[in-house]
Amino acid sequence: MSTIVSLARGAAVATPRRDDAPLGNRLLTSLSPEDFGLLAPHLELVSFAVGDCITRAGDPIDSVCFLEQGIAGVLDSLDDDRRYAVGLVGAEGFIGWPLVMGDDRSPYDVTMRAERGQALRMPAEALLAAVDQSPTLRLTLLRFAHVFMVQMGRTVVSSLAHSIERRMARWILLYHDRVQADEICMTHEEFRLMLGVRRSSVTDALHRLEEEHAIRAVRAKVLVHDRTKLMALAGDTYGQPEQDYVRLLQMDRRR
Amino acid sequence: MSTIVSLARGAAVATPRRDDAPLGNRLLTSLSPEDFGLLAPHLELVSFAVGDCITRAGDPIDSVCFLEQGIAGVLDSLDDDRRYAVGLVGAEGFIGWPLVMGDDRSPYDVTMRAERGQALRMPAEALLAAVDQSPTLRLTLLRFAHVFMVQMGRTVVSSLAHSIERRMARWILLYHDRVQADEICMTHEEFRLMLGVRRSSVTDALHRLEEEHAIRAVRAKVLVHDRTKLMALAGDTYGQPEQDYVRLLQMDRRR
DNA sequence: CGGACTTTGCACGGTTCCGTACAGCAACGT
DNA sequence: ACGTTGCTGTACGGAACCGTGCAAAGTCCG
Repeated sequence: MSTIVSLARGAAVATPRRDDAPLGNRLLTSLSPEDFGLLAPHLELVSFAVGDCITRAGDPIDSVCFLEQGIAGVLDSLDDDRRYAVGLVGAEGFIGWPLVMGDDRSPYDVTMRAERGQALRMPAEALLAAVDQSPTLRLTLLRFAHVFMVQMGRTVVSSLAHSIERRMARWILLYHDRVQADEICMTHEEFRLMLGVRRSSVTDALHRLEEEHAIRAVRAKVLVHDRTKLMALAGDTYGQPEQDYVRLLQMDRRR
Repeated sequence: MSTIVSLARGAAVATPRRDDAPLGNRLLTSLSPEDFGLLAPHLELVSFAVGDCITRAGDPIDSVCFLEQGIAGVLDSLDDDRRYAVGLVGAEGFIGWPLVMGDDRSPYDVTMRAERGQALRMPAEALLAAVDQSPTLRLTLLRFAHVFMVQMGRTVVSSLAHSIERRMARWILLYHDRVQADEICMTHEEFRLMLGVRRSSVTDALHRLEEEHAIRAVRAKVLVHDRTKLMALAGDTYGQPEQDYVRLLQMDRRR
């Protein structure tokens, strides 16, 4: 943390990646040594603070980020100030997938939603070159994009069919999956943005989840207490993309 | 319609495509002669009736469909009976994009939403083989998938931020873009499914749109009257994916 | 023409969620 | 200690929307 200073707009100062550093990103660890070798020379470690912008909607994508720590919120915005979360990405994926799908611009704002966010970053051209060289690398990256797309679909269904309480249960699960501990650092205000509701609705919904002993809410934090109960509440808007991820990327689930 | 009989479950009887037949699918027409040549030998003409299932959620994708006429609704379903529309695909795209993204199963139900639907169908293996041979073909198909993903993102935002009336304006526009006439054949019940609301809410919203002279609603039909007014209502949940489509697939908009 | 069926219009009370406002409480710097 | 700031709890009336049920109108078919 001494030499890695994070700046505004997510233009974090980067350090070269040390070859012996352990990998936290599950896409990278799932790659064959050959495929990883295509990427490794270009990877550099960057760090982000809460709220840092990783990509901005409409901007050209000049680099991609494989998250190692932290969670990125993928936000779509209306012309007014309001922004809504359409998905979450953590160490199970990467940021910049439109590149692999033939677009050089990001349709979304992507911002860091956790403290001490870290990612391995590489230039867009290097990624495209690597993808052109290795069909298996391309496949892995595309599969992640596909799973993310499925997640977005469930977000649509969830927001159409479910109450705030149920939708909140789902987001907590999505968050929980991507975080190391049972402790989720998020204020009601941040929940409000994700769910697209009023702040006090968040308060109420959290209380109801607390009454059912699914979580424990303390200041600026949510402690996950009963994952099973959360899953029951979220219903089948949670689970499908997660199963697809395991099936397509041949990995074990973290928990 | 004499020899092409549509069956239940979308297993329409197919006829070989005649080489001199004009193409209606905008993805196919945008392909280079070489790329189209990779697909042409495998294309066969199939037709669908309203409600025919083109792909079913969870099933293996054994063929892809380039729509020539009609509109397909992409539906995500909860375990109960309720299904919600996450997007629409017409002659500007194709059905079966998860294949190109490395999944051989469809996460969605896709059903024909217009009468006299027609598509050029080809086997999944043939498509995958063609895509492996031609990077430009792959790029075109991926770009469509990407634009569809952007459309889904806007669906999330629209359902979070907008009233039924505004969301309806958006769906009418999406439908209108993909249909040849200003006449949209759809009952309130079908709207209900797309929007995830109660049937009489559809009635009310249509009345409001009618009062503003944006549309004219008659039995089982909506006549688009003032597209500009619809776009004003839909706000910026309409337009972005459409612009992206033009930008990425280098085509003129139909209207 | 008459009956069956589909589609649409409308009304009722009830619930969820909104916008807004304000007060209590925790964290923090000085 | 004190004020400042950020986070949370709570309350109020109002709007949007729901589930339901039923009647009217259009369409189809014999």
